[in-house]
Parts: sequence; structure tokens; C-alpha cells
Amino acid sequence: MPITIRELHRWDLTPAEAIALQHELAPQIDTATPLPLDDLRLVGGIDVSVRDNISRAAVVVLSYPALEVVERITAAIPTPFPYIPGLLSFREGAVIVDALRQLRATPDVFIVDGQGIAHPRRIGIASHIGLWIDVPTVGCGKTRLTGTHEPVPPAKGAWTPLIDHGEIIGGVLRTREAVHPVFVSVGNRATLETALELVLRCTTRYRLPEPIRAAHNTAGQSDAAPPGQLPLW
DNA sequence: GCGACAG
DNA sequence: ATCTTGTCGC
Repeated sequence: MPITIRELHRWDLTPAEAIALQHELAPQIDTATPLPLDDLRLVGGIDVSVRDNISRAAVVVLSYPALEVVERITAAIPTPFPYIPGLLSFREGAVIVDALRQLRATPDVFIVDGQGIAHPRRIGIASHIGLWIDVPTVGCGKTRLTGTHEPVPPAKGAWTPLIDHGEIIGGVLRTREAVHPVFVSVGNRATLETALELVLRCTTRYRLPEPIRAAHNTAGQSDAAPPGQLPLW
């Protein structure tokens, strides 16, 4: 049973229209429903790579708690929008949806490479994608877009709140001892506490959670691609 | 006007 | 994101 995808709007907008749309959509995000952490079966990872003006999206579904790949989908289109901080959705959203339309599995939650509500208008790409599908989403970024935070203790699992204008918009989480923390925030249909717990449970021996690593490797950047990986493209 | 700024 | 080799540290 594939996931549901709703055509909320067109993606080819001007920056001004995109910002207006974000103001309109942000209020629709659900940040109060806990993730079903005790009933997880499948967790999806989403990432996009850009090369020679072509954007490639990768959606990888892993079993939980085994974290083994059960499905891998990709899609590619000419990069439609420039990179503008705060408007990443309009650069990567369309190709991600293209990939999601091909998905056969039904993940319980998706972890997206980027911010959820830890965004100037509280609607980063993880939240935006979350509004298009009937599945919870969590944002996990490698760096900060907005907000401030206290230093994060060095122990794995430690975290400090990411605050913007007095509001807690996410958590800066240490996924590995003495390694740069990641920025976790609610995408849609999740709470910060359960989002942080999900990212921790999906992290094994690396800084980033497995779903994101798998998607990153599949989307392009053959960085830590395990040896022996033959048919990719 | 001057910095900050996911991927 | 992407351009790029070797190198330092746990």
C-alpha cells in the first residue's frame, strides 16, 4: 500500500510567492502528536544531491529496529529553483515528491535531511514534505539555519534546545561522543521529544541516522558507500 | 546599512 | 549542494 500524496500547490513559484505560501501553510503543521515509537516497523530517509544542474532525490526505507534497507527509490529533474536560505523546499520539493510517488512501502515516519520547524517561518523542508504526505516527518540537519543554543554536553544522547524568539523550535543533539551535533526538529505529526528519540534510535556508529546516510549515499555523493555496491544507476 | 544564511 | 588529497585523532 503506497503512501498518500496530496497536490497542495505548484512548485514553480517566485521567491515572493514561495514566502507567502509558507506563511499560509505553517499553521497547518502538527507539532503535538507523539511519534508511535513503540510501533515502528519502517523508517524512511530522504535526501537530494545536485550535480550539473540536475537534482537527484533518494528515498530509502529501512526496517526498524534492524535498520536494513527494504526499498530504495530515486528521481531526477533539472534543478528548478536556486538555493535561497529559507526556501529550500522550492529547490528540492518537486524532485522529492517525484521519488515518493514511486514508493511501494508505507513507512511509519520519514527523516528528512534539513530542518523541520526550525525555520524562520517554521516550515522547513521536512515540515513541507510532511504536509504533502500522510506520514509523520522529522527534520535532521547538519548545520543551523536559525535559532540559538547553549553548548551541548559531549556525551552521546545529550541535547540542548534550539531557541528562536523565545520559542523552542528544535534540539541540538549529540548522536556520537565528541562529534558535531545535529539539528533535530519536528517535521509534521511529531513532538520534539519523540523526534529526538527517533533520531537516536536510528543512529548506530556514525554521526547521522542510518536512513539519512542511506539516502545520502543513494542520491549521489558516493562518500562512505560500502564497498561492493554495484548496480546503483 | 550590516551580518546570517538548511542544502 | 559542489569543487578536492592527504592528514590528524579517537
